[in-house]
Amino acid sequence: MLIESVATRGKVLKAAERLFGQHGFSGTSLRQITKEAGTNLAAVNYHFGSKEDLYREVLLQRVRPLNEERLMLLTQAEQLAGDQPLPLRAILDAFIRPVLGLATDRMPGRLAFLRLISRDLADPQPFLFTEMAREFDPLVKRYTQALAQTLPGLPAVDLFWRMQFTTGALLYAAAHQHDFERISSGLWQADDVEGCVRRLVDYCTAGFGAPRSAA
Amino acid sequence: MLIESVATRGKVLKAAERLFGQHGFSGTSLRQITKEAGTNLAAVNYHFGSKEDLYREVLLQRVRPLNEERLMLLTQAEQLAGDQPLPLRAILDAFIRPVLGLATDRMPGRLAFLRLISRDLADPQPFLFTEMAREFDPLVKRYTQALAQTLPGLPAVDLFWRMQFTTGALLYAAAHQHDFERISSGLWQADDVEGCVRRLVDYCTAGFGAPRSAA
DNA sequence: ATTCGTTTCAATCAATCGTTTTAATCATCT
DNA sequence: AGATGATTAAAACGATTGATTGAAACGAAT
Repeated sequence: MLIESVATRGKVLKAAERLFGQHGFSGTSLRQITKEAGTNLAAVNYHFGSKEDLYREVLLQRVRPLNEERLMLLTQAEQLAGDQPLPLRAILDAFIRPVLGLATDRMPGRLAFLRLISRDLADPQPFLFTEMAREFDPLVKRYTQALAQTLPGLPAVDLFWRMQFTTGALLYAAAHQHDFERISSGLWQADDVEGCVRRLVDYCTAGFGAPRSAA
Repeated sequence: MLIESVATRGKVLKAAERLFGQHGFSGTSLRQITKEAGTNLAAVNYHFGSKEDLYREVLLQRVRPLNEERLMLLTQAEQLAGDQPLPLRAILDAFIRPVLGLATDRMPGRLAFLRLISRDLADPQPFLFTEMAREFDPLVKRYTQALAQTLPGLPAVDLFWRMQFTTGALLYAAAHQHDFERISSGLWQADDVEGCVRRLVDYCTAGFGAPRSAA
């Protein structure tokens, strides 16, 4: 049939995103997921094939549009700059904003996804590793190129490391945004996403522009 | 008896550290651990009580001396500075070096631990959360205080966020050090720990000292 | 040599896991 | 209404999980 029931499939995806994000791949059972989704256990294998396929679907469904947006913002910034080199801050803003911006939407599932993607990078599932690497490859290539043009004096190895540091800071901030509201003793509120983006961009821009100290 | 067999207990700890680091808490079975350790399944419950107790032991055994060293280095730096405020770079070096320095020792178990601690912060086991928080509390307090003295103009909320960014960059770098050797296309070698420390300290020092941009 | 507490081992427990099977239910079209 | 294919539901599969048991093996002291 052309018409396929998108209802239960969506409910399973939503529950899976939340539970995978909270307890990880092996820490979440299909029975938990289908129970929370209000469907039958067999729905997972019917709609997705297997537990691994469900996990893959949950991740890629979010990662693909997210990275597309990050590439699109970089392209926009390049067009805006014309033939001049991009300002460092503009590059990092395009890199960071879409990730943290996920939290602006009030949809709770997206917050679960931030935990999930952070967890999966700290704990890559082997069956998904190559697929995820392929998904992130164009992003890394384009941003590396843009940063190298803006920072022509920076050795390649330092550029490499600073991208890793930025990624780490970004993922950690994204995954723990909500815990921070609780442990910052009232200093910060979770709905201030713009403040979070600005602070991280400030930090990373300075970090990327740091002088290279003597060895 | 005063004499207790430390042999099997140690072998179990070592295998558990490696496997928990690679596959996580729920992704690792006691049978995998005891098989790799070359002992019997019942050894875990005999020596540690339960799977959760084993996990707790693996983590705390490493975290405690690690954080003690980080506090000790901060104290040393303070004594060296006398009554003058600490240089920002000295604070961050003391914060970062012991963590990345774990990789200098060629013991493979320590590399497994870096993955493990990074994973546990991305995926805190509920039964261990309060204990881990208590373990990190004095560290956070002392370093927050030192940083506030060195950066008197920085608002508390910005100081808070920059500590989180630094933590994220540090953990990500520590956990992926060895993958980086493979994906950096020859730019970096895993035994260059000093280069890694220097680069991260450069980056974070500049990040902490960044001007606060307009909102 | 014998006793005693410590440690190891194989065997087994109930519970839960992902997956599959089979039947019932639903929506849609002739 | 009846037929057809898509979807849901209940039940069961074998495998694996953490934990426990009781007996065997060990080392040290008498």
